[in-house]
Amino acid sequence: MRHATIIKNGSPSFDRFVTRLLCSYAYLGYTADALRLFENISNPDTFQWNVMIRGLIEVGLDLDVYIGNSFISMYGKTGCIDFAEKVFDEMPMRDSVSWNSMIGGYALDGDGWKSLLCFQEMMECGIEADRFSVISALTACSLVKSVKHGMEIHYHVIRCGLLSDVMVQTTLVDMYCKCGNVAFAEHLFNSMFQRNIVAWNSLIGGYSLNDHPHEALLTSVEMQERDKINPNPITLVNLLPACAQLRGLSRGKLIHATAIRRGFFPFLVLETAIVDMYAKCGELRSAEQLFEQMMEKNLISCNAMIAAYVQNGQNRKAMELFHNLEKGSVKPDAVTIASIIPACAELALLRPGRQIHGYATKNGYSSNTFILNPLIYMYAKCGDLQAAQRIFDSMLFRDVVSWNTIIMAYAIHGFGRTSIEIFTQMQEKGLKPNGSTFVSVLSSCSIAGMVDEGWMYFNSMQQDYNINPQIEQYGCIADLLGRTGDLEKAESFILDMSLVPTSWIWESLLAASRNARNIELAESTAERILALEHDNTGCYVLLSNMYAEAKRWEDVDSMRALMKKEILEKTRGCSIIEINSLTSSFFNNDTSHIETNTIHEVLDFLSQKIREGIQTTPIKFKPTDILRTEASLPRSHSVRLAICVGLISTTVGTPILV
DNA sequence: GTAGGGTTAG
Repeated sequence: MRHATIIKNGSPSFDRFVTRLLCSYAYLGYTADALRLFENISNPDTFQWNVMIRGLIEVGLDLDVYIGNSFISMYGKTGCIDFAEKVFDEMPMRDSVSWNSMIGGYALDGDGWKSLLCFQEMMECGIEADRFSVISALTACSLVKSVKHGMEIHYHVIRCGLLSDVMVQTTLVDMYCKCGNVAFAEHLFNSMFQRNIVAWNSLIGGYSLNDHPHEALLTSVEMQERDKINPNPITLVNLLPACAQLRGLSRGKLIHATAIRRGFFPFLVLETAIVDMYAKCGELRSAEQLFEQMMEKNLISCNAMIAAYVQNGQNRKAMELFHNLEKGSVKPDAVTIASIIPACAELALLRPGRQIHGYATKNGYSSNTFILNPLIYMYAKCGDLQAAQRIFDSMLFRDVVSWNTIIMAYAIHGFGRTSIEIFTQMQEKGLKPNGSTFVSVLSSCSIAGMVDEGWMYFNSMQQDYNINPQIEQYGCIADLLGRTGDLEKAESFILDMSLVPTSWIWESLLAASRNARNIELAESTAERILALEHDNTGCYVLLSNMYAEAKRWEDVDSMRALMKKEILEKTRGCSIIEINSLTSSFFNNDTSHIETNTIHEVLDFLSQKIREGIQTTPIKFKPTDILRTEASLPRSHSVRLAICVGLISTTVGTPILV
């Protein structure tokens, strides 16, 4: 009766339940029940068939070593390592095939340590490791990145005369590459008597993996010229990261073209790798186009596309794809989560960010450093510095990125001195700062107005840590000089840099000249920016505001006319606040909120109070100027509106996060 | 004849 009910309701969760029930019957020896249930399943899948076969054999006869090995192999390949283990444990007789199937099964399952343990156990049982065992065990070394174990096996290979085997050699080359020892891999590769495409691919992949993109590309040419071997799809997959590392879009496009010309499509792995390459070369449109054309997609390719959007600043599109994934039957994994959290951070979506945090915790992902690092950033960026700090404190393993992020978190919130204290702690713990660390540190100095310290760290970065300043670190110093009002020094610093100034770096000088109300410098800097980016709306808006402050109304009008002529849409700022799990967003002068009247009453009241407070400080303009200035500025800035709605909706003392 | 292996995307 119960069976009948279950089978009528054939939903996916019921199907899983049926399978589980079937396993229970079969393995507990209730063969008759298992058979009855099995007969009622209209279209048994492979797994269900296997459960039956296994169950019947278990009760029927002692395992023949051939049949047992077949089962181990099959379960290992289908990802049912527990079943493989069970068969292995219960076998009355085991031979080297049984052991090798287990060693290979664990490796296939991604459990390198279990694989190595099994390898060791086999040898302790007095069974000689042959080429099969060695190849699987070396794969396991690659998985756990243990060159130490790899070398031990290498010695064994030499002792047992297995080194002449091409597959063993290839696996050794691959192992040394995966463990980061390219020099050993190269040496071994060069000593190989004959090389096939797999060996070449291993070495090319090794170069890409270890950030030697030029060597990867050169090796692929050498393969074609020296051994007359044409690249196969896997060669291309291994070459694509090299193009991405070099930001070599033209090389990447060439590989894409090669793949089309040689008829390698459709091939999911290759297509995903090309999507990733385009994204990393900043060619988002090509990535998107290929992704949309793909015949087949899976979680990995979707993750690649989500990361592509995030890397290229299209955070909304990333969120959209993420939600589509969730709506479908695909379950996001740790990589998805790690990719989507920065999108929440940039969009300041605290609530979705928290939900994703919850999801990560529920699925056991939230002890991973690569999940926790973006979470720190997300909470900091969304205004919840305490949550960011809590996550940092709770981490069992903090890497350089964790430290960089928490330093930046305090910098974002204006606590420059705290950031510097944390940086000192980081150095005391013996962690080696990288280029990004100094971006955080120098930003902190800038925020806290610590000019001398800023210079000190800028020099220390080069002298003590051998890090050449990149545009980001130069930008921090330019920003530092600008913020402290030393505009001349800032300008000459930018002009004297060893790199060509970008519009981004000029923007910091523009912001500084605005703060210093230096219109001349602002004009010349804006010209420089517009020469690099003719559609930079920020420049027009900022200049127009500066003219307004200086009462130069004709210039304000001509700026606006210029903007209209260029058909530039002013980027609208938006402030978001969350109250009782409901999100409200505000633009400047926004009156769309349901409580808009109350909000404006509070705003007027507060503005009055603020003005009273300002009365004591000297006023730069005459009262009539103030009126015009205020008229030209947002009457009700989005941040103020959001704060007001926060004030009316929460009890006294509740922190308001905008 | 029946069972085991190397390169491959986020």
